[in-house]
Amino acid sequence: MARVRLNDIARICGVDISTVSRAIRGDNRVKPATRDKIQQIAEKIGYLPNLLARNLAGGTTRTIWLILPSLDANVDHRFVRSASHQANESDYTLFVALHDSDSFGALASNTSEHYELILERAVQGTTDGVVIIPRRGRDDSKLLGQIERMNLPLVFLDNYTESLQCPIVTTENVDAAAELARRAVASGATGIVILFGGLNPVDEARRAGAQRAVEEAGVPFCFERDVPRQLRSLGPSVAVLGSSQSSSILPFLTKHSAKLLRHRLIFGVFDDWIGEPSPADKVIVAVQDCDRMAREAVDRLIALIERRKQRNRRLRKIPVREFREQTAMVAYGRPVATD
Amino acid sequence: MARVRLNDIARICGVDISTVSRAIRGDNRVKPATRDKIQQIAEKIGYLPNLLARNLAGGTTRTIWLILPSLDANVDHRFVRSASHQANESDYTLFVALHDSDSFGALASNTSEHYELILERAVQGTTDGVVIIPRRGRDDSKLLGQIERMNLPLVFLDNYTESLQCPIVTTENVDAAAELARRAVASGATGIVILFGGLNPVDEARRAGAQRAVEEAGVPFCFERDVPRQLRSLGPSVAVLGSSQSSSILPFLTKHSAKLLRHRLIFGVFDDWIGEPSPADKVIVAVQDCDRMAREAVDRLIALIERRKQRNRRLRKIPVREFREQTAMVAYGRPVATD
DNA sequence: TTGTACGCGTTATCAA
DNA sequence: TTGATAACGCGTACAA
Repeated sequence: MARVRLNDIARICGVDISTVSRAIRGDNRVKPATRDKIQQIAEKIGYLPNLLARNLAGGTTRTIWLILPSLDANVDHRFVRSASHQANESDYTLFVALHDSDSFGALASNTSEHYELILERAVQGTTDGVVIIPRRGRDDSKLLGQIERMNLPLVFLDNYTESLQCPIVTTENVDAAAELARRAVASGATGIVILFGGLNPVDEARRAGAQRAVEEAGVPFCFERDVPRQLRSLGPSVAVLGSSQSSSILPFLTKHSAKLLRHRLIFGVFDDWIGEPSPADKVIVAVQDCDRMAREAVDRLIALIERRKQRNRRLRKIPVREFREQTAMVAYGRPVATD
Repeated sequence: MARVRLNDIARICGVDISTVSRAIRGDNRVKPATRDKIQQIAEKIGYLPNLLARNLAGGTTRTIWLILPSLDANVDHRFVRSASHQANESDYTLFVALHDSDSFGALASNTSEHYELILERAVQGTTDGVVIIPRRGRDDSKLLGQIERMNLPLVFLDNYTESLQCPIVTTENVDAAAELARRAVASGATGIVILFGGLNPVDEARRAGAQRAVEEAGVPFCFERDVPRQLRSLGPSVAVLGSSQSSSILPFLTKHSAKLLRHRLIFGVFDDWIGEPSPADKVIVAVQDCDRMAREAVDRLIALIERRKQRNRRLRKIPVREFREQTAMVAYGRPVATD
């Protein structure tokens, strides 16, 4: 009733265990007749290899981990899907681990320091390499530095930390945010509120891009902290540019709703917008090319694992996939500021 | 630059590798002085145990898997959270694997037969046991039977397959559905549409419970297939009882909206209702006790793994945690059928 | 084409 | 309290 091992098959077939090992894995250095017989027997008595033993002996798990904060957003699903697909292409299996303390993990635990647990486990021989989407707004260099020191191949996806030397795959954020700003102006914005900036390198790049474009267009703008004082100077039609609907636009909206609703509004965000543009007339969305990003990240990781030479630069920027514009279906009869 | 092994520490400390092994794990059969010294060195040179080797030698991974279709619904998150917590209580780590082909997996793959892959991997020595929430409406007995034959401890959670002998933790569905029906009648329903039934044991239990309660109340009712003919006989106020908002109520609604909207509506569902009751006046929700279910399932699994005697019955039914009733905030001026 | 023998990193069983 | 040695199940040079 115990599990079937190579040994059992070897005894039944009257061959050596190493022959069985080869036959099972389809190694061609074994006579077709013996191979067939062995495979048949193996199938019949329900042999399944012990992955632990196989990986320990082979020194590789053919497994990579994708570690990300959560699966809340649609982009997360896209990252996961494409990464997993790409891993399979190279005959690797992708595991997903979530590290958001508000959420739970594939390696779940209710301690607040869940992230450490996952990373620790990752370097304990359970995986060959790691693709990480780091936490926004927190500096993980210490933790991740340890991974690097343990020689566990590591690639950043989307967001990243400056101090490490591992490859980074991210969006061409400067250009994307600039285009977002330009489109807002083209849609009639008389002033811009830039919510980007400060959180992390990605957010900072977006701020730079948006600011440059706005300055070039000669349109008045301000950052969030200046809104109470400078909102009036932005004119009747205000575009609000932020990284995401849920984490930047909506909080901003609830905080400043009283003043904002006297203006015509345009929102500019990354990734996606759920539901109607309301209270804006229009939403402009910069859709990141998650599929391509994930594929590239996985490819780089596997190259690292297999010690293939990487001819590309460390920082790889993928252009945004497309810009979507959505106009309100329902016209809301709101007064427009005329000051 | 290679990874530190027990061997390295042994050489440095001038003791045997087995002593190091004991010291690292806090075994008390080692002199405190030696233990401290060893642990100090280990810490210093960054030793981390190789989990593969440890598990192979120990014959256990202290790991269990929770395999479920997806994380779409809120209940899924609750299951995961509580299961993970309970696993940690017993010093196990919980891994989550998703097997819905429309979704992706923790063990991700884009083949349609993802589920097999996950289950296959599970029996390959990577985990000590499995809690499974099976797919609705599909018979997995063949696949899962194989798991049972491989002697991998297995517990069903929520939904289940009759043919296997493993423990099942589910909701007291008969009673819950009956109470749902009773509350619908108490809320003024003159007739009931029962959407439960046919999909799986859970759904079937709910059908039985709802039907019994409705018959006892002497209120006319019908199943989905009879709606076109019998809707009129249900009177002006119709309660629609189904397992979930997204997978039973909404499809039903879109299919029969023309006729339905001439009635006053009440919805009865399990788990949760998102948004307004509209187009119903009222929604009654039977909230399953996911936390308790998950905890109990994990406990049973661990007992199975550790071969503790199970004194409980095979089928464990947890009562619903609570019933919520939500009335429409906005009164929709819809005509009510009077025939 | 097949078998021998060793290694993977750790735990566990004996003796000492 | 320690150390030698055998597992754990499999992969793989090397030899035959």
